[in-house]
Amino acid sequence: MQQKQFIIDSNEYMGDFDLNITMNSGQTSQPPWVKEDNRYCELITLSEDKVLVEISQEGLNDELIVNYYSEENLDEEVRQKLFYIFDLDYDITKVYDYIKSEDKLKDIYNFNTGLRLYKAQSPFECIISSICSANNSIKRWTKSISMIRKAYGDSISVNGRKYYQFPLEDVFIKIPDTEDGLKSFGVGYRSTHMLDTTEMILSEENYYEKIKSSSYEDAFRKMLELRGVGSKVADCILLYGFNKRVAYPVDVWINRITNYMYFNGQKTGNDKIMKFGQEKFGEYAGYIQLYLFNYARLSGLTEKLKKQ
DNA sequence: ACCCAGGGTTGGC
DNA sequence: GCCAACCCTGGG
Repeated sequence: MQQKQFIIDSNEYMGDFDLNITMNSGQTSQPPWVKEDNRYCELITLSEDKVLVEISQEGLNDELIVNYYSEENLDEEVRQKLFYIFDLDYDITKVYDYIKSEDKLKDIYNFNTGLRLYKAQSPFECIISSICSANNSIKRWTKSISMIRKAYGDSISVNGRKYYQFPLEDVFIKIPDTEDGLKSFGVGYRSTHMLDTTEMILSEENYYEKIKSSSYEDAFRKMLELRGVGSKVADCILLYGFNKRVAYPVDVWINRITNYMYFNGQKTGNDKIMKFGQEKFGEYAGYIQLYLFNYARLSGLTEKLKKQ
């Protein structure tokens, strides 16, 4: 297998990008890529090939060094996929401008420099991952998804190391819903939701295409039909799996933070917070949600809100 | 050894 | 609409 390399320079995208911050920001579309030395490695599916891709970046806006292993030249396809996954084809300076114009958000940019959406390369993994993240801890969630990949996913060996993908629908559906089956990966009661949802997806023709071409509102309603998918998980899937930027996933933290900043701390239901975020922030809602959460973690606001 | 929370969802009232 | 129950691992 031949190793090929190309560079993505910061002048090829608008705004900032920091790979390390983005990869480790706890976005649950899929686990962070496997880290080896200073490189992040992941199997990527292109239209006709499965390719191991390794990327590294020294720091903010430094050049992105991309290695991949293939007999043919796939520079363009790999580049496009990476631009999609790390949202580099989006002009994020629009988000910066909005944040600067909004009094209450002025501070948050400094805590999020270079952070981008980390989108899922596969809608199916995103859906199952997101269901698995519900009422779970990031640590346990990461472990579960990685174990499922290793046990049931396709793999490729490069330089004596094996890399795994998340299993496809038809493989996943066959995992038994038992203690030594799906539950052995520590997903608990979520196993049934994950399998039921897979069955629903398989039973409908062109499921993903339909979601992709639907409006946000229609797609949201369809998400709620899936087992284990409530409004928070639905918005996560739409944002990270289907690139619908108006989604504003509301978990306990986004609820507390939004309350604190915009509702004077008075108790407000998740659905109301979600609608508020979408109407107030529009196309930027997904990013604001990501930035607010990260800001709260880094600034100490999380600790402050915990006590209330 | 016990207790508790974890980036929610579900089903019952 | 509100509220308990859901599973179970990691951390006090």
